[in-house]
Amino acid sequence: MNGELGSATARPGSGEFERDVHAVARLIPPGRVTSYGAIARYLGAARSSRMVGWAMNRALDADPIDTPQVHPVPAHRVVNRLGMLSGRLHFPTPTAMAERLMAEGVEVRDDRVVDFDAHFWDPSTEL
DNA sequence: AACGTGACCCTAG
DNA sequence: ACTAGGGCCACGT
Repeated sequence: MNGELGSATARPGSGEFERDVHAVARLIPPGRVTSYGAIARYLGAARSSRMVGWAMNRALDADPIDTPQVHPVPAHRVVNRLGMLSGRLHFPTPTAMAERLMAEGVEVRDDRVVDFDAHFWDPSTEL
């Protein structure tokens, strides 16, 4: 048995960057949205926007059991720089992302945030 | 262990 | 205006 406490969970994906991404994502106010690039820039890794996407993916995959209530990572509030819901297919259903946004008052049409600029929340500016 | 693939973004032709 | 390619780095095969 891997008597080791934490080391057993020496999980490869929980790097600092990923945690920081989750932390920032949690700060996105309901009804607002931001982009992968904006988060990456805020964290000083402007060219790692792709990794932000992976971090979001991970957030959804995370075991609800492994992490009791430490989950409020609003992945639905992160879209690409054009306001398109490029990650929708990773949600339980293809429409879940749009539905969650709509529930917060963010209008979505054709998998795209309507009036993106008005809803855009830039951590570098707002934080 | 190298290779391809991604919830991206920017620059250049 | 449109297409192509580079950079980034974690993951699955």
